[in-house]
Amino acid sequence: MVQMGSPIDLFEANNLMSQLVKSKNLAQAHQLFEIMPQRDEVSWTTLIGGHINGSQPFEALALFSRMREEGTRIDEFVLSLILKACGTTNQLKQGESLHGFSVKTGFVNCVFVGSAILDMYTKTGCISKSRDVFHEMPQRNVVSWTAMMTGLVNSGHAKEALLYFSKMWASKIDVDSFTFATALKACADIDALLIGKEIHSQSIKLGFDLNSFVGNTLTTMYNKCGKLEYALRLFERMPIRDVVSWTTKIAGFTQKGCENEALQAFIQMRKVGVSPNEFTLAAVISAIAGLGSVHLGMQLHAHVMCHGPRHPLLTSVDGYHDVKPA
DNA sequence: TTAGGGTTAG
Repeated sequence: MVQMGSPIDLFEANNLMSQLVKSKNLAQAHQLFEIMPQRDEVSWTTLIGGHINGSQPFEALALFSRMREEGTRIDEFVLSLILKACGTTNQLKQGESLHGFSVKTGFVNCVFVGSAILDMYTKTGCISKSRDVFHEMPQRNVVSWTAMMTGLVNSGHAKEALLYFSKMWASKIDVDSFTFATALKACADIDALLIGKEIHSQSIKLGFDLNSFVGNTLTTMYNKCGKLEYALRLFERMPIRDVVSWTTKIAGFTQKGCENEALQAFIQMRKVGVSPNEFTLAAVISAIAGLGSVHLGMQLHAHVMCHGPRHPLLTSVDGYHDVKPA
């Protein structure tokens, strides 16, 4: 359309850009954005959202300052997105300033913006501010509740998170797989086996136990509560076993001192074609350390050097590249 | 045509 010089309607161009973002064609979406004869807040929001979902929060923040320089209207859509970017990049100052803007403009009362503000505070380590925002929200939904619970769990307040879960349950809010995964992580953190079992049976009733996030957190919970056999049974029944499921199984064995079983699970995982990540390798290295086998350790070391993953945890160790495994 | 929350290691 551009090459042929046909005039592009703003709505059409936004629509096209949205399709490009959805099909992960971020570069083309950006190109289109730059040559659009006119842009509105939807154009900016679409591109900013594409960068955030494509793990480029700093680019999203840069676009947002351009958006402000051009005097484009800031609405609740772009506010939610930028608050999220502030959280993931730990920009508390900008997050606070956007919170102030939301109060002044009244967008703070929008449940999307309110949830995004409380999430921004939990990610920047201000849990008490999250609590304040949560309690001042005129309306809350499953996302607000879950974001609050997640913040509490991640700041070491698992017990309080479970309190919120029971309040949420009592207020008849529709819980979902996100809520269950968070509540189960809270149980795992404080060895709350009985509550965990209760939440497990509720998740079965609602069908969320088949969700891989819930299933993986359930096995972690049983492992941490010392119920390795439950975790193993659950693993067998999982419809999809991803890298997290396998890593949880390997770590479960390692933590119980069953290093050989851990290594067998790792071999099995490789056989069925699941690629390990840095978490898996850390768990396997721990198993090998437990066995005290220099030979196996060197084998794994070589494997990591040849196949990666090239993660800071594995590559930033001093002298790492000087070590020559057999 | 645009927006929010979740899992695994040490």
